[in-house]
Amino acid sequence: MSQLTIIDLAAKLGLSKSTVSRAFRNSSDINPETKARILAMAEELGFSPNTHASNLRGSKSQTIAIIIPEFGNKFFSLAIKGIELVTRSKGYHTLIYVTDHQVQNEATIVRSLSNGRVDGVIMSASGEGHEHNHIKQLRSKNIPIVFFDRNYDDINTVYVTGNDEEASFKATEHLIENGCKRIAYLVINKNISIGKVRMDGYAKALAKHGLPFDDHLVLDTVNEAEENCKDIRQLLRESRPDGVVASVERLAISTMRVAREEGLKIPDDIKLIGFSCLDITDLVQPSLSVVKQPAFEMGKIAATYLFESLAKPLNLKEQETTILESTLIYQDSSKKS
Amino acid sequence: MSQLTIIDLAAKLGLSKSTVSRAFRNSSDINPETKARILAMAEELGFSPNTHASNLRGSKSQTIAIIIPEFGNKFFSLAIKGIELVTRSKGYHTLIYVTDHQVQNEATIVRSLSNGRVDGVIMSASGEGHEHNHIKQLRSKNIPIVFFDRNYDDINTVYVTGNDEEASFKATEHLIENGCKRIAYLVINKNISIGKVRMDGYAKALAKHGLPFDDHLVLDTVNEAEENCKDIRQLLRESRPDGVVASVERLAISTMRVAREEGLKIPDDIKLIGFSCLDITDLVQPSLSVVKQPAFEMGKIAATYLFESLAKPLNLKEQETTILESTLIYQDSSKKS
DNA sequence: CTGAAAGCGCTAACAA
DNA sequence: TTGTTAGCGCTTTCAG
Repeated sequence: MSQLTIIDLAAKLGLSKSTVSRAFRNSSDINPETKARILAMAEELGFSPNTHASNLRGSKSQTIAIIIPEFGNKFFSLAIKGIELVTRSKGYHTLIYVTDHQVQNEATIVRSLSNGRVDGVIMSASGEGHEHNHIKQLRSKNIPIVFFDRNYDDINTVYVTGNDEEASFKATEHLIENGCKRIAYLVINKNISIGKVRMDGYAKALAKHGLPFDDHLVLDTVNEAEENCKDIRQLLRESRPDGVVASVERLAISTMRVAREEGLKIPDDIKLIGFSCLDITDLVQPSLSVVKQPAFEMGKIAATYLFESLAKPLNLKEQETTILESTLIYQDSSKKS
Repeated sequence: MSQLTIIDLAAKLGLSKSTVSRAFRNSSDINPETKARILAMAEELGFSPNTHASNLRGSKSQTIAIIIPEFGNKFFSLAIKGIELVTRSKGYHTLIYVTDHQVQNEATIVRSLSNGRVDGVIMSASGEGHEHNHIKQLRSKNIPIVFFDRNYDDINTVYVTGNDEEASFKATEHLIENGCKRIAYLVINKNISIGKVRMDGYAKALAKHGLPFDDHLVLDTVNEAEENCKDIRQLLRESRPDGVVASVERLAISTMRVAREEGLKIPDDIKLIGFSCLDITDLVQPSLSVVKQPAFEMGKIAATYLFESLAKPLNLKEQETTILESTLIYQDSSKKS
């Protein structure tokens, strides 16, 4: 008796399967006593209605998907945590997918979702590119999508993100105010969403303070520690920046390591500030100045949007961006000596 | 035309739905040309077969679930990353659930999976207790379960974990060798799985070196930073340990913070070693000695086990424990002064 | 309030 | 190689 069905239950109770079915939908006309009897029996036998059958019948899945480029940093952990919290509180299920920053993977994943598997998608985009057919197809199936942190700017989306340009501007300005003249900007991909926006903030701060924007001080590197350390080392040696704005956590960490190896003292020889959601920036040496995004909040809000649009189909094709304030935490790594 | 079906496709192509269906199963007898024609049309229309219908028909879901107690530390992030990698490579989907360390939540979640939603489960147990009916019920449905890191020791399970007792023994011994006489053990719950095992290692090291096991030096605290800092502060003040073994990452971090606040120098006044998968222990001040579990590997191996048992139903009710070596990294926080 | 029956979209015998 | 057909387990009109 591996798989019970409502028919088995009905038989045991001398009822019809429709009555049993009703007991599991909160709704409908059913005698409370009958319902109680059914649920008691179900409990005893450890029965619950087959998901696929109800999903097929009702054409909904009670499931959403999260698609993210990577799993490596605290930001995404916190965002997922926020999303999962909301999803679970709604009685929904959460699928998780990692693209490893490959748009190709993203497309494959998205395509595997368009056949009823999920009711909605929350994602952080994995590339630039202009081949967003997979997104469009999802939409054509009326599956709502909410983006967070990284989006495709050639597509109108509901998008929840940080005030990245402003935060980046302030971070850069902070370095300038602390005496930096040659500030480097480190990024994984300066053409995508956040990489670009954060660079804009950086550039504007330079401009405001009459500092030149120097291409040699912009390092567009890869998302892999060993490789980006090599790039950073080269940057430090050849371009001799006296300040660094790291657009993602990993690059801030790598910069600390490389500076140490190169015998450069932070903040005396070079000052550092980076985007990061790490909660132990006060314990590193020197304590690290950061732009801290409200990652957990961001996840919760993105999920809340999605559920709103699931409840009463909004027009999720409209561009609608929600911007959350990041916190700037200035610590020793960027202090004037 | 929101939802296409194989019947629509069949009609457009002048074929029958079974032929179309065959085109989507890798198998079966079908003319390659016909297949190509079908797939081309499907591609064009963005069609793929309805998941619920095939799952219902085939009574399998191509989906597994991960259930973990929390999302807060690097260990679980890495483990999930490992699991997701394997799952995706198998073309499976990954559901993720967080229990917040509540067995009650775990039971609810597990129960929601027993109706076909998943083909298998990978979990890290959320409690002690002896009410594991939810686990038994899952088994009675022939859904294989693999545990990692934390299991229920009154239930026979396939279990992938670190060599925690040995690692904890070594970590404790290391503190002793560096001169500690009053070593505290910090734990979230000394009665569960890893909390217990790691304490055993601690106790054995004390015994081997003729140090007394003192209850006042064992701090059983909670999984919340503010609260456990309070407890640690009290411990440091009242019991005056000269060494600390932290059984989880969060407690090691909290200890660093509290020691700093209390004006205690690490390692001069108090030495510290903790279980942690953080990759920046070399950057904190002082650099933190850690027991580093192979979390990513653990996730991959747990997933691999699950897929093996999915492929050819093993007897997953047998106790079978796989133990992975942790790495002990001795840094400044535990150095002899 | 409960039962009968149709059918959600697909797969897999079996038949052609 | 392709088509026909009978369900997978459930929900939901529609009758009673």
